[in-house]
Amino acid sequence: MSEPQLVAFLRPVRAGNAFEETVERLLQAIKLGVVAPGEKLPAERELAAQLGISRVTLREAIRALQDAGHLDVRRGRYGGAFVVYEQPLPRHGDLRRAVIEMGPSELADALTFRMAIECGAAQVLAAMELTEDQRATLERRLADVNDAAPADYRRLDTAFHLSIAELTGSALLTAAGADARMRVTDLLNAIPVLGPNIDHAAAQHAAMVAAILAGDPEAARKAVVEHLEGTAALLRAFLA
Amino acid sequence: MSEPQLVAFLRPVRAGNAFEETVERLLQAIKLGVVAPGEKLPAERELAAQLGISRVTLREAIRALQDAGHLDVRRGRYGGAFVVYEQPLPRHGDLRRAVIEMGPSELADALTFRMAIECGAAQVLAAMELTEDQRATLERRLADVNDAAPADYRRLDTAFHLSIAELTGSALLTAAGADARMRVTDLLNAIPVLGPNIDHAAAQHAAMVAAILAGDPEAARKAVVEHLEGTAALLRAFLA
DNA sequence: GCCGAATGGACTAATCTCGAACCATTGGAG
DNA sequence: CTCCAATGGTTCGAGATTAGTCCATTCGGC
Repeated sequence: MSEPQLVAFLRPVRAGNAFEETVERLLQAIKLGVVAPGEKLPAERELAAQLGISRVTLREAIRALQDAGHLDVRRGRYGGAFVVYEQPLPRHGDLRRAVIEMGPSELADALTFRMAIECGAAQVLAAMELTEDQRATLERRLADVNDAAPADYRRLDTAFHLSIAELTGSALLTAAGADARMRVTDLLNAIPVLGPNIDHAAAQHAAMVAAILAGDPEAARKAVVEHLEGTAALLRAFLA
Repeated sequence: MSEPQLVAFLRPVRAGNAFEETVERLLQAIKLGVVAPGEKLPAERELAAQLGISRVTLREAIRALQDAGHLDVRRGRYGGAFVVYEQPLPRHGDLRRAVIEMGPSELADALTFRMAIECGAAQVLAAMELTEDQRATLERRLADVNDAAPADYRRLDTAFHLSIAELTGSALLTAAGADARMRVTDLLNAIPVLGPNIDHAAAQHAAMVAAILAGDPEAARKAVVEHLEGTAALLRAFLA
């Protein structure tokens, strides 16, 4: 028996160069609406510290996003890097293009990863004893999605999903959840936000929350699987 | 409502400097027995490529491990960096020391993360249609752990757990599983490998495999939770 | 109207990291 | 015995990245 698992430990130590990684991170934060249009990123000095990079490198990344038209940088007090991103309406063919661009193996990987992370997080949370605050936060996020205007839907949907990992209190799990979400951003953004889809999602979201609040990990798992399988199946259809 | 999830996206882009990260990775590969004592690491040029770093940086890391006595580097054909690590027998107090050194918050984080990843992976795998090869691999790894000599136990236990993530076919999930395992290595290594513990673990491992092969995600989840909770409870006891 | 605080903008020297080329050692094949 | 291939050992210049410092702009408060 050889050691096929060597690769899992001797895998790349760093994702690439700091500049490109930073551009990608900020772009995801913008696309996902973590920093909403019109809002600004944290101040450069603070943001550089959070990202663990130098201010010089951060500024290069900001400059790139500025050139690409995603940021409007203003000097002076109350200045900053303001998000000007406008979520383009998905057009016919976008989804197919996004799927093809990603590649079949990478897509399957991302979907499997997301399923595992979100299932795991939901179950862990369902198995925990939750404080009143935690329960309120979860319900609040659910309500936010349900009340969302179409333009805010993706952002609040992201916030809801992430809350589950976040409420477990594990920074590692939260980071993994954010990572999983980032890997399917472009695909989700290419799916039109339609009424029937939203209704389905709302019911599934509600089932997830109910299971978690009831402390029922099995029901939580089923709800997550059902919710994510819909999206996954849709995307996988483009791989045939 | 502010954006508490900002931190999940604007988190550090890189873990630290390449040299230290590499040392840590190689050390984990050695401690976990991914490269068994007496075996050698891949050739420098190949390994550097796998780790995504330059040969110079890799050599610095190897040198550090050589100085620390974990590697024996030999030149010439059939030379290489040979592992000389010998797993020290856990002594009384090691565990307490390891737990205290890690810190309560980080420990809870690591345990939660591991639970979520392994639960998620097991369920995903249980929900998949497995080939005959995959089923055989899983059973083989289970048998390997059960037949393990005490000195090989941790290594084969690691291999078994990782196989579950690996068999899902998701590189991301496999990497996450390896990461989760690495974060509890020092803790697990501080726990003596005792007969009764091994018997418990063997039964739990068997239950996990049975559930996966039966295509029963719920049973898989329960089996994983039961298995990991034992360890987690033991470690958490040191936090009181 | 001036000042101070908060912000982006620019520069520098030091360090890290890389790719590539070349050297040194070893052991097997012929 | 000689040669060759596989391996570690060494060096160098280029580019990436950093920490630190100081400058420029803006706006609110005095």
